[in-house]
Amino acid sequence: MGLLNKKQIRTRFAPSPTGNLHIGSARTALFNYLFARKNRGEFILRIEDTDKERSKIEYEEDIIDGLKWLGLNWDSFYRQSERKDIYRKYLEKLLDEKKAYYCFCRKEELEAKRQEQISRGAAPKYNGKCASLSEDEAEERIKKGDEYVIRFKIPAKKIKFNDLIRGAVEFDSSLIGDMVIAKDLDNPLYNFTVTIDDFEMKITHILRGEDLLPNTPKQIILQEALGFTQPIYAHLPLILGPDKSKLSKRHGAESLSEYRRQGYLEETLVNFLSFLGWNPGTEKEIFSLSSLIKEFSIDKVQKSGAVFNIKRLDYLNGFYIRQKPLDKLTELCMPYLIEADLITPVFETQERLPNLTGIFGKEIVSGYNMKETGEKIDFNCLKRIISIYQERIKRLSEVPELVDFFFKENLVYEKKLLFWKNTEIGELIIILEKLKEIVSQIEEKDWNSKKLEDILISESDKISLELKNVKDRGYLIWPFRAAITGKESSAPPFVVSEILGRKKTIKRIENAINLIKR
RNA sequence: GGCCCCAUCGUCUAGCGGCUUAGGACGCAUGGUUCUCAACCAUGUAACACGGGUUCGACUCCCGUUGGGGCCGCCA
Repeated sequence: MGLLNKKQIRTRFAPSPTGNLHIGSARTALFNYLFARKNRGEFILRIEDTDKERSKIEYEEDIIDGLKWLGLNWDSFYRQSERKDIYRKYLEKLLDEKKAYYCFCRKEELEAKRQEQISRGAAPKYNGKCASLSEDEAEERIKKGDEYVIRFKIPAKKIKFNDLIRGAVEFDSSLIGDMVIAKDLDNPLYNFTVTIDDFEMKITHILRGEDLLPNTPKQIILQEALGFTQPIYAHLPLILGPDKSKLSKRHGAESLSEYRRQGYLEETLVNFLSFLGWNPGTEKEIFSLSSLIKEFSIDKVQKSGAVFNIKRLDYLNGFYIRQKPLDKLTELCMPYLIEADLITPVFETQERLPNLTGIFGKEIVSGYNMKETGEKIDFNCLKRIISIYQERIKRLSEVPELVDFFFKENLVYEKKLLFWKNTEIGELIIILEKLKEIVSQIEEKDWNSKKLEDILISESDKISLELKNVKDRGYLIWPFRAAITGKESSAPPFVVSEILGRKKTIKRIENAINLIKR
């Protein structure tokens, strides 16, 4: 069709590295990525680090890590701090053309004036005092060492543009005062650099948060003054906290890396974020990044803000955890078990010949030890543990508290945990002694969950009938599970016991008996 | 306060004038399964902010009211 004569679509994600990658920014990045990929266009990452005081390299790293983690690969990368010559060129042009001027007004005075205007109910606006300064005067004052900024003259007019999401939007520029576009020739400011870069980088579509809507007329006026073409705008609805205000720190976790640390999977975040303000218009709700590229459409984007619903995030994460191949899931859980001091990795240094990269040896994890007991535990065993908890995990960070009993020597729990319903203390002792006897009769070679289940289920019926004259497996199975896990809830005891092994199972039953008798 | 944006179940949303007793998902509740928790299955709960128009007919179009939000930096 018109594919050949159509302009190459190009989007950008332009974060400022003044904080970790915000969850809302991550969604903006995702939408820009999806829109570009859907249209076979390019996706650009541009770090807006013009604010030297607030920009930090670790924030830039966090942003980059986050995007990579989500799988949002960019085609080109820019850093505004490395493009000062370009901005300077345009700044001089505006100054030469008298579209911008030096302003020597004092910051404090301006601030006082602004406050006064706001309290009076007027639009806070610079009065253009320095616009009338002659070139000579300005030069003189600069030479004298007076502090200054560079302001852009805002012509009074109606600014109209068509937002892809919101439709026709109109602003009255006479309400905007002449804006500061640079602190000096080498320190340009946001609205200016954005305008220059979006033009220089041939950005065709600007997808950004709705909070930036009021900046759009300023950038359009700048474009007009510089003779730039106007990109197409699409202002995304905001992500809201439970109180419906813009999502921020006080609502809890706000950065992508925090969610990552808590053990949310990248698939979860991609799927979840894509549905905040967008939906495919069908009843399908599970989407991978690649299926989103196929389905994404900007006209399905919502106008109103979307509340960040953590319950739904948990649900999706549980879903994706259940989908994860066991090997991969187990690997993902290891850092959490290590951090919880349940296991320690055993390193093995692989000796290698010096190579061009200068790496002489590489440490690889060859296995794990249980921290408390010092016993070795192999990856397969860890896999089995994770496998029985796979359908119970909502967040990877909760894995340690779920499985810690596998790694401990002695379990600490309250006596009363062992009692099922109306079991009397004397009965419990009989039950536990019986349990020990039954379990001890199973030989090492027959030790598996199937065998344990068969025997214990049939015995449990007998015991409850004898003791309580009812058929209730809980009288035997509950104390069994409690004794070996030390927890109110857990995976089924038979498979737990199989993994634990005969020796530890019997030991833990004995410990339970001792605890009761004490 | 000024400017701008928005408005369907608690939440994310479908709906683009009649097909709708307003659909799905999360949540919540109940039941099933079950020693427990989870998972799974079934059922239920719950919404078109309000008032005017336009129209034979409005959740859907227009206007207003109300409510919510965003922005008002020599930050981005």
